[in-house]
Formats: sequence, structure tokens, C-alpha cells
Amino acid sequence: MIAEVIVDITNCTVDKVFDYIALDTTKVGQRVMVPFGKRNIQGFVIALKQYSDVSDDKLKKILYAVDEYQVILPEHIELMHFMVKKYHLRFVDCLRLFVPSELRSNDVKPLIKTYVNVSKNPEEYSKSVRKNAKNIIALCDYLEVNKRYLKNALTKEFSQSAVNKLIDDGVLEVVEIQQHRIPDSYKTDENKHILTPMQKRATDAILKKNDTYLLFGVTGSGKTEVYMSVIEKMVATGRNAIMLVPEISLTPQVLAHFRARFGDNVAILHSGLSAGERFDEWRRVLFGEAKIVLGARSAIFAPIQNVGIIIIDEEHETSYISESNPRYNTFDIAKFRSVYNKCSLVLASATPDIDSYQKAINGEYKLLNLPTRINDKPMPKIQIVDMLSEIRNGNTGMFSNVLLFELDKCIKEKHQAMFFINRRGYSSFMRCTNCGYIPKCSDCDVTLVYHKKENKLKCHYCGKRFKALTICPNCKSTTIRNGAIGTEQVVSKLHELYPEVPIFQMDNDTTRTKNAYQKILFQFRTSKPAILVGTQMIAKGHDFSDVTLVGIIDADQSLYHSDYKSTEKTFELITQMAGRAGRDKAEGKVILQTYAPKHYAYRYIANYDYKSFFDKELSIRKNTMFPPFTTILRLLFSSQSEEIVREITKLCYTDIKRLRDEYIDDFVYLDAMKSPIAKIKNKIRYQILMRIKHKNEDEIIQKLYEICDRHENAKVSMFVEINPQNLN
DNA sequence: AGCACGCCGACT
DNA sequence: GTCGGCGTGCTC
Repeated sequence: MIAEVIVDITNCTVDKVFDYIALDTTKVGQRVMVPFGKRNIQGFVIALKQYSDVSDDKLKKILYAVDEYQVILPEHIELMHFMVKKYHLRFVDCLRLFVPSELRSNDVKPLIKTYVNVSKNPEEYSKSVRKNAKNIIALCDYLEVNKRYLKNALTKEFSQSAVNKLIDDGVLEVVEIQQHRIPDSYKTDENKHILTPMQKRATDAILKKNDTYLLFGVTGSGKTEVYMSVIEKMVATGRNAIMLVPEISLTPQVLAHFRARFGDNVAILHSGLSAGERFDEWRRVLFGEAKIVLGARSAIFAPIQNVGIIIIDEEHETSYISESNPRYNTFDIAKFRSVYNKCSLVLASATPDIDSYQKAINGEYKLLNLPTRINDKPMPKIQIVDMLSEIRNGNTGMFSNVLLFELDKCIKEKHQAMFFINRRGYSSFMRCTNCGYIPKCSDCDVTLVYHKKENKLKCHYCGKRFKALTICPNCKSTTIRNGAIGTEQVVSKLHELYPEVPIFQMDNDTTRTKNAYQKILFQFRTSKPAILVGTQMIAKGHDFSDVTLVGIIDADQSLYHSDYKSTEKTFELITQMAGRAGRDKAEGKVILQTYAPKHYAYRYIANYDYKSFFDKELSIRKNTMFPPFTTILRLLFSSQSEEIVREITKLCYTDIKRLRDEYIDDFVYLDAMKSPIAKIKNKIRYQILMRIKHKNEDEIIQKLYEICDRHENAKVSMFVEINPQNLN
């Protein structure tokens, strides 16, 4: 037999199938050691066949199997082929995603615990030893016949020599048991879980028919209970489950919640585990010991068979799209696996991605609604404050009078407040502080980004440049400002106002160290009154029962980010943020400060009207031909040598222009330019941007890949991004 | 990735 | 004369 092997080397020139003579025991999915050139290297067997096209004198024999079991499932070999084709990836990079890195480095050993069985009666034995052997007598006294003890515990208590003596004399019998490390302890949950009629309807629908569902449930509508009961029912019928949540949501509370409900049946895969823990969890999944996988993005690759349900919580989160190394979109993978396993796929969110919701409207997904909060609490009232009129009335500070009033009330009543600052990235937009005018690109309907170094405004979508504003074209005022206020400023201002009240700051700067995030949250949770000031990371998922005020200091900062999705993201963030208020008995209130109170997004946000927002946003996307009506493609080139990147970019651009002429009806936009961040790590970056219609999308993307292959150059790295989340 | 082959400069 | 620089090519 001949084995097709992918060698474990990340290099495009060796990323192909190599044929080897198989051993009798060689199986598909096995890891094997093979001679490769002058050295021996690990590889993955991806197929077996009768004959090879390679001449006999070249063919070498597999040396040995690395593990006694197959590390890659047949499903994953198909998945690998799917990913290689769809994303133009290397075989090895896919395979590496499927297997924990610990397995490749080979430095994690299974955890072995040593036990001792009591095989002879210790009481009788103790009579035969000298009376002054205190430890031995005490130990014999403690032991009971036919019981098993952890050896370490006994040596600690009764000395090593006593335990060894009993082993030597055959009273104790050593047994070594290989164990899996289970990351955290848990208490089982004996509660009955009663579904509301709405939850029951959603659960029943998902279980009834295999399909892709979009579960649209407002914050606090009890989506988690729907997931849990679907999983429970699925596991009861003998099928397994995958549940994905954003990395940020994998808090100890969430994990404990799942453990309590499902015990050892859940395997948890996330970055916080130690190498050994992750490896053991992975093996528990592979060997079928765990029926449920709970994890972040990469858990979609878990080696679980017979999948009965895949759930993706907070489906709008951009973290589901991998933007580096092996670039992939979790939904594509989830879809593939659900088709392969003939099971349902559930996407869930309180603020679905525009694209997902449109698919639900189109019937591509089945829409399930959970329109009310579980305890029938109303959503907190959102009050929009016009900061321009505040300025006109003489309040030039960062807090409006209403916010100050509400904050005072909140503090006096010993409740908690959360202040949200949106500070995305370092680039900023310009704004007229008099009339609120913000310059936009004439071609793209996105906000222009101010580049300080060149003193220019640039569009990150088409590359067009504009003069920096000095006079507002709208009101002729010269009160132009750029830049954004940060968390630090807000915190110091609040300190001035309330020196007695604990104020916590949470952003990228304060959560850099491990566990800092959990620590801040814990401190906030246990202080009353208290104020938590933070960026997006405070907006999601937290359940603080005593937060009665949410202040959104400057919502516009994300609204005018230079991205066609910025309005959608703003809607999403503010809705999530508002959902933090009034989760328990006390009523919540949200103050939203803006310089653009008339912006359509805010109108819909204030009424929690996702549906109307969606309609409006969709019509804008349609007019401007942005996703979901088109697909944005970016070909990114980078190299040490500017000369070579420019050359390669030019060659590809020529080919792509030819491709555009061939598909003239499909191309909405095409241009080549320097990347907005022209240099990263001393590599010069160029890009070719396209927007294409969906009709021949797959075909065009494949042809783009061919163009890339044709101009492959060792000195230039290039890759194609499909709907990139950022265009830096 | 690694290793060999191969073709040009400064050294015992 | 040769030792060694790293550019190019190959690995079933």
C-alpha cells in the first residue's frame, strides 16, 4: 500500500502530498515518522492507495507510527481539503489546527497517578512488626482491606519508608492509572430546568428539523437555557455537541455553569488552559469520553464525532473570523461540519450580523425569536443627549448635565454605574465641534481617517486622499477637532467629582497582565457604590445585578470609524452595553451622549428596534454596493523590498484587470494601492482591493488564487482576504 | 524547513 | 591554491 503523507513543515514549497510505502498497520489520520531528504520528519497520513505515480527508486518507506491512535478524523481530512480550496491554505496549516500543539512538540506526557491497593489484611500484618514501628502501625490502622488509596497521600501522612515496606511485604499493591486532567472543580446542579413557552418553542424547533437557525433573542432573554436544553436532549439521544462562545465570554462563571449541568461530559477548550490540560481535554474528546465541547473559535475543530448540534453564541462577534495565519471563517467550518454530520447549526445573538439576519430573511437560515426578557423586565430606557446643545448651553465638559444628575442619584442610592468609552484603534476622524460635521469619502460613504503624519484625510476603502479640514465646509466654523477622549481622562474626571467612590478602569492598558480582567470585575462586583469605566470589553455578557446607570460618553467614536460596518458595530455595542443596566430589581437607565443625535442608528437604538435598523442599514448597503450585496476582497502583498512588492503587485494587478474584463458585470470596484499602514515590521505593504457581486464569486476567488500562484515569489508574502474585518 | 550544490572573494 | 559566503533547488 501507498500512503499519502503531508510533512509537518510550514513552507509552501513542501506543502504537497508525498507518497510513501505504507506499513501494514498504517491508517489514514495517523501521525507517522518518514525519511525526508537527509532527515526524518513527522507527517500526517491523509490517504491510502494501491499505486503511486512516483517512480519506485524514489519511494521511501514510512519508518513508524508516532501515536498508537489516529489523531485526525476522516471528517477532518475532508474538512482540510475544503479549507485548502476555499481559503487557499496550506495542508499543514489546516492539520495543525486540528491537533493541539502539545501533541506536535511531544513534550506533554499523560498524567499518571500511582495508587496502592490493599491486598492483604493490614491488621494482621501490623501484629508481625516491631512495636516501635509507629508509622507502619499507624498506617496499617488507617488502611482497610480491598480499598484503593492515592500513594502520594499515604507517603505524605505516614512516611515514604512505611509505605514502601508495606509494598515490599505485599500488603500494598501498586497500580498506575493514566488520568485526564480536568481543569476545574464543579458542583453538580440538581435544579430542574423549566423552559418558558418561548424557550420551549425555540428548543423544539431546533430539535425537530436539521437546519441552520438564527436565534434572535434580546439580552437577558434566556438564550443560554435554550442551548443547554438542546444539548441535553441531543446528548440523551446519543449524539454529541459543539458550543462556541467568544473567548471573552469564557469566564469562570460560564464554565462552572456548564460543568454544573453536564459534569465530565463537557470538555472545555480555550487559551486559558495549561498545555497539559488542553491536551487532556482534547484527548477526552477524541476518545469519546466527553460528549460536549465548549470553547472559543478554534473549538470548532474539536475531534468530536457524531455531532448532533453546533451552537455559536454571540454570532455577530468578529472574533469568529480568523484574520491571521490560517485565515478562516468559523461559520464556513461550522456549516461544513453540520452538513457532514447531518445536524442543526444554531447562530445566536441579540444583535445579529446584518449578513446573518439577511440570510434569515431570505430563508437561508430559519429565524427563531426570543423577543422578551426572561423575567419580563423592560429593557432599560435609553436617553439620547445632544452634546452640541450642551456646548451651546455652556457645558463644555465631557459629561452632560443629565448624566451628572443620574450619576449623583445612582451613587447616593449606593448602586453601580458603568461608563463606556469607545476607543477603537489609534486613527481618528475629524469633527467640527460647532455643527458636528464629519468628512466622508465622496466615493465610499465611509468616514475619512485623519493621518497625522501626512496631515491628510484618507479613505481606507478606496485609498482616496483629501485635504485635512481647517474650515468646516458646512458651517464655515474653524472649530475643528480630531482625536478622541480616552478612559484615563474619564477616570480622572470622575475621581475629581467623587473622590470617595471606587472607580475602576478597564481597557487594553489595565488588563494586560493575566487575571487582571477577572480581578477588576471582581472588585467592581463587590463594591457599592462604584463606577466601572471601560472600552468595549465591559460591554459584553457581564451580569452585574446592581448596575442602574450606563453612561455612553461618546458613542460617535465608533459610529464614524472608517468602516462600512461601523454603524452596525455601534448599534451592536450600544445595545449590548445598554443590556448591562437594570438586570435585577432596580430599574436601569442608559444615557447616550452624542454629537449626532439625529443619526438614524441612535433613533433605532433608543427603541431597541433592530428590525428597522436592519432595514435602513440594508438599503444603504444596497445603494453603496457593500456587503451583504457584494464581497470585499483584498490581496495583500508584503516584502522587505519595496521594489519587489511593487513589481509583484503590478503583475497581479494587470492579471486582475484582465479578470475584471472577463467578469465585467461582477466587479463593482477594483484598485491597487499602498496599504493604509504602509509598513509593518519593516515590511512594505501593498494591496489590491475589490468588491465583487456574489453570482460568480467562488469562480472569481479561485481565479484570484491562481493569479497568486502564478506570481509566487519567495521574497513576497501574499494572501487573499475575503471580507476583511479591518483594512490596515 | 534544512540541507546540498554551486559559483565568486580574502586568507593560510 | 582553498575555505567559506549565501543564492537556488529539492525533498516521495
